[in-house]
Amino acid sequence: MAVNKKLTCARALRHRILSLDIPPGSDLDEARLSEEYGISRTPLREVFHRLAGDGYVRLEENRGAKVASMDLSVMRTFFQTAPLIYSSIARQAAENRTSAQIGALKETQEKFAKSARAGAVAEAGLFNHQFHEQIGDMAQNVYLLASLKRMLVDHTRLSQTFFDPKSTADETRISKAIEQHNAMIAAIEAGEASGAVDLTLQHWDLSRDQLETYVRPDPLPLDVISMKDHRNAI
Amino acid sequence: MAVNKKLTCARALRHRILSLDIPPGSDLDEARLSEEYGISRTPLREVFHRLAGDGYVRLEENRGAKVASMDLSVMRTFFQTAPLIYSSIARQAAENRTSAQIGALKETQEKFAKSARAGAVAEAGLFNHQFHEQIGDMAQNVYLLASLKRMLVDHTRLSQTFFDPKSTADETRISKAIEQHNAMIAAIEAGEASGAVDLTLQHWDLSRDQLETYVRPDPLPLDVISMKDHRNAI
DNA sequence: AGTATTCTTTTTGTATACACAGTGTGTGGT
DNA sequence: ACCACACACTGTGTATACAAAAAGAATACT
Repeated sequence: MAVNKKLTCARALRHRILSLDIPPGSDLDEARLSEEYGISRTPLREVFHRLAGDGYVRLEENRGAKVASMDLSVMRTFFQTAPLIYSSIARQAAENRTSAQIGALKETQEKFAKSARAGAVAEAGLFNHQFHEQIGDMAQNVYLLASLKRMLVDHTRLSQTFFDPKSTADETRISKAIEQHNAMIAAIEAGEASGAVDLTLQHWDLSRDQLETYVRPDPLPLDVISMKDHRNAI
Repeated sequence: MAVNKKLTCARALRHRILSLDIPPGSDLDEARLSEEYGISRTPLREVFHRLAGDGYVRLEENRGAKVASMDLSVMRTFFQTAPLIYSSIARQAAENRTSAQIGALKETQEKFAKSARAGAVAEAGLFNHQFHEQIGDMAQNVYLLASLKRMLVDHTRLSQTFFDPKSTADETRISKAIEQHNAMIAAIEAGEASGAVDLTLQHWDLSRDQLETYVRPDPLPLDVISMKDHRNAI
């Protein structure tokens, strides 16, 4: 197929950024990437601008494109804002969805569940991203969609560890996430706005708990540390 | 000064779009504009992409950039979403503002009040836009800011008639808007989040009422129409 | 030795030429 | 007269060459 190489490149970069293959803050070399994706620098730069518009990268004058960083203040804002945007989107999705969109959403959910159960971390993350972006499209709200897309970029990157089952607790959480997705589909399909909102908030709580335990893990056993040097224990 | 012509061009286009000098839906000719602003097509196209990211224009494959249209479904969404975004922004602005930002905001308000009272419609609209964008910056919330900026683009375009005093009622409304701005500044400066939210909602109500009377004006006198042809009266 | 300055290298920004797609018009056929 | 096809035209998309700016390296100077 006479594929649009620019779109291919844009999608590839989005995936690499979302899966942390290109880590936050690293800068994107025009020359290297243009060669890698077989396009010239001019269209590649347009891709950068597009990605910048969606919050994937940041453009700096005379020093190219850098992958959007995730500093502490932004994370704070993220946790503050997520429930508001996610629930607003869910409500409007339930009100405005079309049956075609529901069908597409179910397909994505299939793929997500499969990847997540198989432990394909990066893939599951991307399908999860797609799932929530599709709900965003259903809401038919260009204003909120702009916020949502930006949130999802950061959310997906933050929760890269989410779908990596290291314990039975993790496995339970993954199953729960899959169930919640299914329940959300049902609520949206039925047009039950308040139900969709409730489920979305539950889904958010699950994700937030997981992120919190990741950011603030169980402390090391104190006795081990005190054996060496008590003053460094804290 | 060795000005950045690209930024000049971007700002000029933004202003022309906001003031309806370039009406919604019209397409932007690369060749003409590149000549007009003395830059080559390549950087101009980057400007287009930037503007597209902010919701000013829409890019279509193989047919260039068009000024974002304002169809009925988007307007509906606009009225639904505005209070949510505006009040959320106001709250966070009151919580996170810096004194430097307050200073800048007061300056903008000065200019706005002056233009509005002088009946400089387009100019007042732009300063009003800048005023609300500055409040958006204060909120320090990249996610909501994306929504806000898009809303303001449409809001400014919708309310082009707002600052055009045709009656004493219009003049009263303009004075009221100026007062509300001042009250908002005070609330934000004092860090009174709930006060800022209340004032913002009042400000929104004022604007919404104005937009409504513009969209749905007083009907023509029935007797005049009935004199000619009653069947065309409705 | 350390620092400042200049030259070199690398990378980004801009202009331009060319290729391609979309649109409209004209001509030939029926 | 009407339709279809082809050709020309207009405007967008891409590649490449060149210019400018930033980063890095080397040298001279204190």
